[in-house]
Amino acid sequence: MDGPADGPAHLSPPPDIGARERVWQGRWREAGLGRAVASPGRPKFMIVFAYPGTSGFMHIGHMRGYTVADAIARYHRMKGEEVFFPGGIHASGLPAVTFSSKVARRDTDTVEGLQLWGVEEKDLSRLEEPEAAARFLGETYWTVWERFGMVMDRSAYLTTIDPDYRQFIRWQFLRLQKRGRLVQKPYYAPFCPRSGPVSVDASETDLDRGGNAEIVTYTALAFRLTDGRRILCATLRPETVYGVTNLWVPAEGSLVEWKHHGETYLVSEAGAAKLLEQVGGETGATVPVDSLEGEQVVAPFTNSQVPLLRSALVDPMVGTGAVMSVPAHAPADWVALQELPESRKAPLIAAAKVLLTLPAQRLAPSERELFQGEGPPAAQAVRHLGVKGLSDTERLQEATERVYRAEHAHGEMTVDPYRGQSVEEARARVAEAAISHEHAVEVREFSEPVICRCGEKVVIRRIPDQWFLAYGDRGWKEQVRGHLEAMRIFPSDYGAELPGILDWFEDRPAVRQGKWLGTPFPQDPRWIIEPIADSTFYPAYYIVRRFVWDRRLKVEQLTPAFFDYVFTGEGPGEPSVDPALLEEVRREFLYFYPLDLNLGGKEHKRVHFPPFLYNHIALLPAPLWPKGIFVHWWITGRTGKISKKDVKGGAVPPVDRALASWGADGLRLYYALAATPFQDAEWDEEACARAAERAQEVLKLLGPLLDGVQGFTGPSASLSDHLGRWFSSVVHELLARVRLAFDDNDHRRAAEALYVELPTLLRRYRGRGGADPNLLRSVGSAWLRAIAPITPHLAEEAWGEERARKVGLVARAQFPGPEELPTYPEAMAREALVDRLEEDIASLLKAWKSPATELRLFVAADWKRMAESTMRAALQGGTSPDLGNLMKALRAREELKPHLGEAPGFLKLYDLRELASEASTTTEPLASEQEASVWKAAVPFLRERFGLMEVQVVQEERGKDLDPRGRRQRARPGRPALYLVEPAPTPDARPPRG
RNA sequence: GCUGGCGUAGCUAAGCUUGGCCAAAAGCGACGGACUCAAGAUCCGUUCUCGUAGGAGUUCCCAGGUUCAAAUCCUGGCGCCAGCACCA
Repeated sequence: MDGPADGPAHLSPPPDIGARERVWQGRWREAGLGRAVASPGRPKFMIVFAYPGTSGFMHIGHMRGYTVADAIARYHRMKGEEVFFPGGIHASGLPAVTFSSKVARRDTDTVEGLQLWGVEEKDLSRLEEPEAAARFLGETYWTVWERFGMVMDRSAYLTTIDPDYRQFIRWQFLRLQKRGRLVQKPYYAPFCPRSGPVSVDASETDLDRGGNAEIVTYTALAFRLTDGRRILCATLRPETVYGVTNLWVPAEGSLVEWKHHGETYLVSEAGAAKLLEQVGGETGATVPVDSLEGEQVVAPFTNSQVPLLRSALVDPMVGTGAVMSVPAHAPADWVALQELPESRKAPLIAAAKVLLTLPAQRLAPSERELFQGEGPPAAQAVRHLGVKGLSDTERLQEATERVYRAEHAHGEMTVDPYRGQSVEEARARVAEAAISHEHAVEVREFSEPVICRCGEKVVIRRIPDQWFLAYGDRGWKEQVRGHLEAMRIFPSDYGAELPGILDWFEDRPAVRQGKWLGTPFPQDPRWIIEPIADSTFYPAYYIVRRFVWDRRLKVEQLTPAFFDYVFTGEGPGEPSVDPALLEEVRREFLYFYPLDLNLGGKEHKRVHFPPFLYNHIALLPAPLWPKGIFVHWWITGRTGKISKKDVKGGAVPPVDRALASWGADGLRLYYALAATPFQDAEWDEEACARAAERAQEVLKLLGPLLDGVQGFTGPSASLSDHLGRWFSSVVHELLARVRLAFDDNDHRRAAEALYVELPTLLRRYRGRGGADPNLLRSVGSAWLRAIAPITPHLAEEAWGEERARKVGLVARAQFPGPEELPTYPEAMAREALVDRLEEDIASLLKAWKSPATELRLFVAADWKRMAESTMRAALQGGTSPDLGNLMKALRAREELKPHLGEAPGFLKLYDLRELASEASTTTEPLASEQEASVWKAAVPFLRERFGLMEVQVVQEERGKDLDPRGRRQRARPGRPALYLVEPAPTPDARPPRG
């Protein structure tokens, strides 16, 4: 299973397909196809895709979205628009750092991957440097894009770590600050006490473990001891303070004093450490827990007095090392109470107060049974799940989770002052009130331990002056929301989803102090701009980048004054730039902007696209705001996202083998046909191979059609034969559909028409004897150009090198439209009649057991045509579609008098309701001679199609002797009655076949 | 948990926005036939069940509902997938 040799020789891509494709790629490059030229007066189209991060090597799953972009760009180019399709690399952030560190430790997969790209052992050390690694990977991406036939503007290629790009980013942030879009406020960030700021993410670049940890925020409520000191109890459910029966502290060990704002609190040692990092203050004396035995504390809000008890339930490492006990709603507390001596237990159980109701009808059926029977919710859950005791951790945890979830989602408070509110609301209000009245502090904690590469435990530290992009700003948000309606968003579902996503958007940290690649923050160079934040407005920079590539602009000239002028027209511009050049840059920007389409994978729905809109809207005037977004889904592996393992394990072929086996066009066609772009498609090697075969088949069919074609379009002669008229008409109609599909970026629909339907139609035309060379040339020429966006190499290959030299590349030709082939409505109508007859005969034969030999078609009598017209007219005039009324209409016509006896039977052949609904849309029936000529012309086809020896066409009136079973009464205008003649009985011989 | 998506014949996958022409496109597979010494390819046909007359029955995850009419709309359920913030 590993080579083209397995396939059928003449349909597999030829063994040198990659080489042939590279020839055409070279021709496109030489022809400067990708280089956009600002051409005032000419329509333009600017398209970008969310540039990839530099995390590793490309696989065939990535290429789906990119080739969609290329096909869109090619289509617009062929429509005569000036297409600007740049591409770049997002080198900022951690991925390149991770990659280079893998090189540094000579990670096997990474080194093998590099070897495939021709990197030798001795050059590896160079790639241990993150920036070099990023640039190298960027070049591999560009190469892969080219190998897939993508034509982009190389002069705009950039990486986000280039010095000129950094100038652009600096300007952007200065500008955003000037416009009040940057705000400073506290933030809580992962921090290693030894190594400094670290990043907690799944790739674990900085970490030894804990990459999936999340930051959980507890509210630590303060309970007052009689001596005035306070105990901090961390909780995720502050609203349950209204049901506290007691406090729990660890069974042994000690607490420490933590002093803050003149108050003294008792917390565990680990809790104090967190508070020092996140809040400040200082620690004081150590307090052994046994010294607290028998103490009473006063709860905030309720001022009720509750005892302080020790329990093994409390883990001093979690939260603040003390918790409040709410037995009615916390299964662990309920169970802990059961394990106390009876004298203590009874009053506490009596005090357990139910704070909320759980309406059964709102609970999922599976949860309903959990909350049945006696006692508070925690007790019900403990009983139903059979929790044995505190040591039964598994069941206890399940009980806890299910109670918390149900109460959070569906609980309604029954205590004042929150009576009637949802638990969710009450929780937020209690937390807010507690903080503002100094009844509580917030404590943040990782959901699992996070260990730095250096071995130290990562903590959460408060950063008092973090910079944020003010995406929560109401006015800004409304501008973004308002602009959505003016955009084309693919798929439209995403357009509908965006307002909700914007609601959820809040201020977003824009800078970080970490060891990653990026641009230093101009306002304070100790900070580095965050990687999402540096890639929001970049499409605009591609335009400027071309001048840097051409060495007409120097990095030092890219000052804030320069960008202010180029992007906004404000200020005098940069004095060191020649005014004419400055004008030219400005003009190019105004020519190519606004951006027509930005493509990105589905993960960008909440990550890239919203900030992309926010920043454009903040930085540019409304006419330059983006016009379109296209979100695509991915090719996945069997188990989800394609991973390195899939490629290594052979589940997904590496890019080079895929290209060698199926060619870029085979893959491009596969992507287009596999599914709509708005859905994941599981990689299917067989389907891909079939798509590649289909591409070759199209080449085989297309080539001969082009014999003798000199220019891309020729005069399309008018056609006299019925078959040719039909074929021309269906191709006309198909091209119209293809055009619409491309305008909607619906490449699947376009590909089905062009690579599946059109070959079938062509075969049918030929199979019925069609061979008009002019018509075939016109069809071939249109077909050639129509397939060029999706399978560009194939189109060029069919066109050939010689014609490419003389006439030009297909990639530059005019995209075909329906007007290139004449359409003949009556030919289509005739064909539709034959189609329906074909269906009727097929369904008849289905029930026909013995082999059919002869078929008679009875063409409806002329009076039936008149009757049908009369009925239509009556129905259109408002007559109700019932037998009686229609008969009345028929009786009114003198000419029908002789046939009134047969009329009711005739009417019963119709679905009258249906006839009424179509009365206005369908055409009048043909005269019987005309209809008969249609059937006569179809006879050879019908004989062939159904293997009939003889097909006779007979007028109903003259068919009496040929119709022993009286079938001919069934004849309707346009739908002849059918009579299958039973073969003569030949008991011992099989009936002869035609 | 939140947000979004998905569940269609043996498989892949259209259709669902705008209910009816839907036993439901297309491709694959399977089966039959033509061609061939033969295989492959190609071409033609069949592919839910029943039916010697163009028909009937039962279907689009499940259960209800709306409607003259539901794959399509509504409600509920079950199952699967993705993203969830400073990370590209």
